[in-house]
Amino acid sequence: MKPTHLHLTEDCRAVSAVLQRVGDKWTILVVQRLGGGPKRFNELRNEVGGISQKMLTTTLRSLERDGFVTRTVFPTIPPRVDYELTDLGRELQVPVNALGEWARANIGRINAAREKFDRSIAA
Amino acid sequence: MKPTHLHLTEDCRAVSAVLQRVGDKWTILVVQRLGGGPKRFNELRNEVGGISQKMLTTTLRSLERDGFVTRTVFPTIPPRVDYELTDLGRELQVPVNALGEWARANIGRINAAREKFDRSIAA
DNA sequence: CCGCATCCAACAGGATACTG
DNA sequence: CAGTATCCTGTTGGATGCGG
Repeated sequence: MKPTHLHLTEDCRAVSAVLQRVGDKWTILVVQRLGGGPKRFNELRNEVGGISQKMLTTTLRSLERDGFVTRTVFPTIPPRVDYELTDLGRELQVPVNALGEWARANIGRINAAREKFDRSIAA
Repeated sequence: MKPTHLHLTEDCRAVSAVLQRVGDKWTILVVQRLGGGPKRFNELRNEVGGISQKMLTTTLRSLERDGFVTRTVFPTIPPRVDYELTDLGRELQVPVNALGEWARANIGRINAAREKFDRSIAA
């Protein structure tokens, strides 16, 4: 048995899978907006901005399937649908926010590296 | 000025961008393998497993461009190229590993939610 | 050994039109 | 209002062959 602080390939695939899951174009933006409490479909649509109806539907369905959000339909006319983070969804925000914090703190270093790299390519 | 613990849309785009960056198919697997020290191209290729030559090249180039890895060419015959994490790359591992730890701990809950969702769809 | 170039299949995601 | 259905595009990524 290996020491438990070393998580090797078996686990690493799961990590990669989750990162790909939350790494798609809209997931994080939607989850972040839902952090402030339940929201309706078009409310999300407006707040996220730039997302198509199709992609918001798709993103929310995936989040629901993975147990990150709940979908509540109010059978009124016109219909009203609320989306809300589950416990699992709120717990996901913790490590995601940590990564976000790191991104905020280091985006300058990344951009500097890119510019340097691109300049050395042009030469 | 908003309180600093609330990072709103401006920042959230950057977060999303970084997540998409590390959320591609191979990046995390490659970075994880490089965590153990410098590695040669085919060494990485074998250890990661299942990655095509093209994608390993592409992934490594992107990592290099973003300042996460260095590329060192030894002008021998046959040629030898070492890839190694930079400080930035090693720092990136911290929040990524935290997310990985979360993924490991919660993959069961996610899978359970998926099965439940899929069963309720079939009905 | 390392990597580039090319071709190609699969998929993500946007635009638009229609429905309860 | 909250979707579904269809079409169309760009991108991702695998397979293969060549080159230094």
